[in-house]
This record gives sequence, structure tokens and C-alpha cells, in this order.
Amino acid sequence: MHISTKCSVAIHCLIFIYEYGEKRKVTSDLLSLSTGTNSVTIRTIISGLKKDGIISVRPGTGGATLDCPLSEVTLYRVCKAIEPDFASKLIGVHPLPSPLCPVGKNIYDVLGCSYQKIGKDLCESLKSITLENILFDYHRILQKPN
Amino acid sequence: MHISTKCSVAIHCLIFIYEYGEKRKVTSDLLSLSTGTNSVTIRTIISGLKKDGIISVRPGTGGATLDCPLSEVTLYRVCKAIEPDFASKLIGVHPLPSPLCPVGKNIYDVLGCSYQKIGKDLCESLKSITLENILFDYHRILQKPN
DNA sequence: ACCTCCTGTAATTTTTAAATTTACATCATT
DNA sequence: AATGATGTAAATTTAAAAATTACAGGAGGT
Repeated sequence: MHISTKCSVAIHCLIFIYEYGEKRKVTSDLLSLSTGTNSVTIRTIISGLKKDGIISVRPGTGGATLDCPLSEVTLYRVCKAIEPDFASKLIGVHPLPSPLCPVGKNIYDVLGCSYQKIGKDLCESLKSITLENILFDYHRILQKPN
Repeated sequence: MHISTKCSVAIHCLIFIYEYGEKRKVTSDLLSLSTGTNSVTIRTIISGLKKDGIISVRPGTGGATLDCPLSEVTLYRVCKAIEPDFASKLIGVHPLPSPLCPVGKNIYDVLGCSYQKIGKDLCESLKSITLENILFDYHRILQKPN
């Protein structure tokens, strides 16, 4: 049905970790401040990224660092890490079509044919953008006056 | 942020109108029953499709009919008709990043670069599927035993 | 001309999903 | 042991989507 803002928060965190992860300890509280998102949400996102091997989090004492080449971190991988079945709920389907109507009885399967393709195409599109690309944009925007 | 279930309801309505629009008067109440969606929502969807020239609705007495070759009705056109700026809100962005943080201050613009491309790709994908394709799937599924 | 059935919208309420808050167990370092 | 983190679970709050209610038209039948 939708890709949540979690994806945006995740990328925000990854940029932050890349930029500051070596110099200082990047905790969920710090990311919470930078993103304006509460720290529990940050931790679930971070937890997903960690499980996927994109970042690692120092146990006990805390702090996150990138654990993967920038060019291998695609938007697809980020979305998948934080919401494994995001692609299948891109477009919502009305839940109560009439089983007495030939259209209503079959609409779910019919839409499935097309929506699967749309989902696959979206995944390809998300795979085409990497954290490397995004950091390039970030630095370009940073250097712009004002 | 997401493509709503309205898109699915719209396609359901279009299939229904194609199948029964000539034989009987397809009203919003009938579509409401078939889709399991209330008739006001149906009417706003129908209204969008009408404005786009996909269907026409007999004024006063009611009833909708297809007004466009099946091959020209793409999913893109349907989505656009019922939600003109659907592509720009595909992926949500967290609304309150810190303006004091270099990342927070620029994240909106940075994400914009990538999200615009994703949005464009999605539109292309949606353009590749027509009502003709969907009706083909529908009839194929109808003919399957059980 | 009037009644009926339908559309088109506006305004409100309900429902549902997402995000926040609260709470606490656990894990390293000091 | 004490501190400052993470990792989750459960409950509350918030915000978005859909349903409901209400009503002003339009066209055709009688």
C-alpha cells in the first residue's frame, strides 16, 4: 500500500552514520534528534539495517558504523531491510468486494497479475539508486551557496 | 506516500462498466455493492474518471459507460485521474528533521533527487499496463475451472 | 408539473494504520 | 556495581483514509 517514511529516515541515518560514524559515537538518541523521529522508531530501523549487514552496532556501549561499500547499499536493500514485504503492498486493494459478483469474486487475482509486475519494476528502480549516488547528491547540495 | 486502494476500486469499476455498461444501467450504488466500497467514494472516483474522459456518465438519470479504447486506458492514467499528484507522494519523508544538523537541513532536497527518479520510473511502469491487458487477465481467470 | 432515481459535493464521524510514549530486560565498559 | 547504550513489547496518541449523513441539483416517466 505504501513505502513509509521509514525509508527516508533510514537513508537520513545512513548519511549521518557515514558522515559522523567514524569521528563520534552515533547513538539512537543522536539520530532521533537529527531526524526528528523518536528513538524507538530509530532503533527498529537501525535493527533492520543491522540484520541486513548494512551497518554494525557496537553491542553494550552503542554507536553505529557503516559496514558495507556505499555502492552496494541500494534503496531496494534499504527498503527490504526495514520492511521485507514492502513491494507487495505498494498498491492497496479494497478488502470486501462482493463474492456474488463475477468481478468482485476475481478482482483480487486479476489485480495481482498487474500489481506483481508493478512491484517488480519498482524493485528494479530502487535497485538503480545507491547510497553512493545519494551521498553524491548530498555533497553537491552542501556545497551550494545558501 | 502511497497509492491508495482507490486505484484498485477504479479498475474494479472499469471492468464492471466494460462488462455490464451496455446491458444495464451501472449506478454508483451497484458499483458500491460490487466493490464493497461506499457510494460516495465510488462517486468521487467515477467523477475523476469522467473528467479524464475515460468514462461518461449519463446526467440526471445516471449510468456509466466506457468512453475510450481499452488500449488507451493505462494504469498511469487511472491513477492520475483519481489522484493527480500520486507520484510525488510515493515515499513519505519525515516532516521534522533538525534544521541545526547539516544532514537534517538538506535531507528533503537530497531525497528529492532520488525520489523524483523513482516516481518517474513508477509512472513508466504504470503506463505499460492497459485496461486491455487487465481485461485479458480477467477473462482468462474467469474461464479457469473453479 | 411533480415525483423518482440518480449524481456531485460538503461536512462530520468512524475506522484504521503509523508513530510515539512508556517500560524494562540485557549487554559492555568504567 | 553503576552507567549509558540497545532491543523489544505494550499501550497510547496522532494522523490519514474511508464511511456516513445531508442536501442541492438534473433528466425522464407518469
